[in-house]
Amino acid sequence: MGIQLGVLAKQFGLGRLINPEKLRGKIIVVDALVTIYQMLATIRGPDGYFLVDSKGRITSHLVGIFNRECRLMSLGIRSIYVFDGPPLEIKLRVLQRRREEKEKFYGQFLEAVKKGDVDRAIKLGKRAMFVTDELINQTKKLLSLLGIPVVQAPHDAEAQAAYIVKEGNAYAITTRDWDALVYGSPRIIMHWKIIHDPYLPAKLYILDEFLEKLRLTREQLIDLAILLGTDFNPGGFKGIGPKTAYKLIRMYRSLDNLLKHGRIKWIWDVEPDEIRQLFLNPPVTDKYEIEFGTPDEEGIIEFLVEEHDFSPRRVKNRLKEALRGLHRVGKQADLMKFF
DNA sequence: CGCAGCGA
DNA sequence: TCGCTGCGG
Repeated sequence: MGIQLGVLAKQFGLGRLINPEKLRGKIIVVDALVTIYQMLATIRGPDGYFLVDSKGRITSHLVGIFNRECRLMSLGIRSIYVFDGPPLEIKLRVLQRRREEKEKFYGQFLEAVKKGDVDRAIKLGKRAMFVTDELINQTKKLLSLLGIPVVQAPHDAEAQAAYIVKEGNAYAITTRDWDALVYGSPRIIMHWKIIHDPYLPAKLYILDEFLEKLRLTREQLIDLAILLGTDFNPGGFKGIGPKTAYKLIRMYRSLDNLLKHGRIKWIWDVEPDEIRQLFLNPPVTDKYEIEFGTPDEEGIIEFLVEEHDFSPRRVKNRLKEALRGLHRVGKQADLMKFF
């Protein structure tokens, strides 16, 4: 999570502004867990806690995903959600540390809510851990009612998502970090806000363009990422930021050469080549089905309105717009023609 | 996050 | 019609 390629992308003038209208008829892939986190981090009630239904069950993620997906459908854009599988052993240590940190923040977050310190609650809640099986299952249920395909990744969702784009089954990944590009997704879209905001425009980055402008091979991009630090070698190398890392890869051609010449020292248990392989050929599956459906209006009202206390007026309005957008763009066969 | 309701 | 703010559950 969070390979720091932003500085270089900016330096080389990469990324083109993209208007959401331009994505009409296209399919985008998202990392489901990241999306749930993002919604929980930003959608809060007046006390800084999440939105909840009358039984106290969290609904922020449902509100966020429902609004977003209805809006996307109204624009004629379809999504695929990819869920993480069990983490690779090599990633366990980072995840464990991240988990402990997030649990600490979660405790502090609940405390702040109780004390009525709203600002602090909102801040802490962005860093806390709260994705439970219940939240995941609720999300899957909503997605299936909306006719949005769900893909189960064998391990890393981002890697599976990149594979889906590579195979031509989607146009791009929408993401907040650069990992998908290193995983070989031909296109990624960043800073994605559906509402047109001239200050925060969506940017499309094309892998081939990235490699061409930086004059790197895919392998060298991966080596560059490893220099900057990945989930498999967190932190990267002390004193080596984006600019230095790039210079070093251009000069030495590969991570191996850098190590051979003693320019840097490898401090992790795992071998560099193992990490390289995980980005080059990550464990993914082609046993996934992408079938888009039409939102099940009755089922959604039952789920959101009756079970989770959504306003029927809002839900119906959203759905009407979504259905109108889908009608305009047609069925799946038509969607694929837009590539 | 995305929307609705409001005032300029 | 636009930009801002606060609400949604």
